[in-house]
Amino acid sequence: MSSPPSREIPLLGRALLGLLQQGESSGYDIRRLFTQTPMGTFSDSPGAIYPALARLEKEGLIQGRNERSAGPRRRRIFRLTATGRAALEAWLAAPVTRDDVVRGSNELMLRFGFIETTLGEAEAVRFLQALQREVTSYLAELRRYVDAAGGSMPRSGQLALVFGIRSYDALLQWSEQAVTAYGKPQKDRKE
Amino acid sequence: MSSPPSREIPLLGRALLGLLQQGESSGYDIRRLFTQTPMGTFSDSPGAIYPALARLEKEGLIQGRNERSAGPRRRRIFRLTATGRAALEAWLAAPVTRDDVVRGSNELMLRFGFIETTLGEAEAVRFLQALQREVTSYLAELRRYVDAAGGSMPRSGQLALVFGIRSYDALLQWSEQAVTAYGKPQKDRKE
DNA sequence: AGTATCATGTAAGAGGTTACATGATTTT
DNA sequence: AAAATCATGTAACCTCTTACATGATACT
Repeated sequence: MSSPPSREIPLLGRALLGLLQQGESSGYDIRRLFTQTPMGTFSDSPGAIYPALARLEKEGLIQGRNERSAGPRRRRIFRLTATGRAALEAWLAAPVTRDDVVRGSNELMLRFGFIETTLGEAEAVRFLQALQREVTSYLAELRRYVDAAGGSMPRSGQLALVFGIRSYDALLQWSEQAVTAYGKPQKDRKE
Repeated sequence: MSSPPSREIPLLGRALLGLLQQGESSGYDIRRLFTQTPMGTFSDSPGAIYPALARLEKEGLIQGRNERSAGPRRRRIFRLTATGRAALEAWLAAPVTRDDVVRGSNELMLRFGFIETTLGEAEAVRFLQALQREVTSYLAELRRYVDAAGGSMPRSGQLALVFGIRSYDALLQWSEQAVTAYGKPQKDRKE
C-alpha cells in the first residue's frame, strides 16, 4: 500500500498534504482553491494536481473514497491517513536550515501557514525564531560577500546582490513583526 | 539548422545566451561560473547545461567550434550568432508585464543585469522605471485584496500576504535606489 | 605509474505544462 | 435541445536532477 521508505515529496505534494490536513476535499475543490487564491504559485493545472494526488494515494499518505451518494456528480474525496499526517508533521517540525532559507520564501511561507494550523501558535513562533537565526546568519554572509567581491563586479551585479540583501532583510523584519503579532490578541490586521 | 519559428526558451537558456553575449566560452567555464557565484540559482549541473547548449545550437542561436589548438584538452567554445543576439535582445527589450512581476525576482534580476551589459545604462533605467510602474500597481491590488479578504483568513494566511506585500515593497524600493545609483558616477572598481 | 582534475556528455527517471478526452448534470 | 460547467483524468512533450561514463591531460 505504501512504498517502503519514501521519496522526497515535491512542494506541490506537500501543499496537498497540508490542505487535506485542514479537512478532506476533492481534487476539483483543491484546484479551485489554487486558481482563486494566491496559493496558485503551486501549479493550478489539473495535469499536475490529479497525478500528484494519485501518487500520494499510492504511497498511502492520503486515502480517497468515491462519493456518489449526496453529490450530484462523481467526486473523489481525499483525506489524510495516519502515515500522511506523520509525513506532514515531520516536514513541519524539521529544523530550519540554511538551505531552506536559500531555497526561497515560497516554501517557507507554506510551511509556516501549515505549522500554525497543524501544530499550533507556539510552534509557529518557534519556527519564526529559528528562521530569524538562519536569516540573520545568511545576511551576514551576503554582506561579507558583497564587501569582498562587490568591487570587481559590473554595477548591475552589485545591484542584484543588493536586492538579495534587501529581500532577506524584508524576510527578517517580517518574521519579527509576525512574532510580536502572536504576542498580541488577534484583531483586524495592521500592516 | 535552426528550428523554424522558436519555442519558448527556458530561463537557463536565457542565462546562457546572456552570458555568451558577454564573450564566448565553453560549457565547462559557464558551469564553473554557476557553481562559484550566486548565479547558481540557474542550475549548476552538467546534465542541464550541456543539453541546454546543444538545444540552443540546434536552433541556431549559438555556434560552437572545437578548440584543440592552443588549449590542452578538447574544448567546445560557443558564441552567439546573429539570430541568438536578436532573440536575446527581443527578450530584454520586451515590455515589463504583470506576469513578469508575479513570476518573481529571479528572472527580473537576470534580465536587468543583461540589459545593462547589452543595451546600456539608459535602457536599464527605462527597464527599472517600467518595473516600478508594474510593481506599484500590483502592490495596490495586493493591498486591496488583503483589505477585502484578509479578515476571513487564519492569522498565518494574513501574515503570508503581509510578507508578499513587504517583498514587493522591497523590490520597489530597490528599483528606486537603483535608478538613483545610475544618476551618480560609479565608484571606482578594480578590474 | 597512479591519481586528480579537466571537459564533455549520456541514461534513467521524475514532475511539470498544455491540450485534449470523457461523461454527467445543470442552466438557458 | 443546446450550451455551459462540473469533475476527473490521459497523452505528448519538455526540462531538470542525479548518477554514471569517457577519455585526455596534469600532478606527484
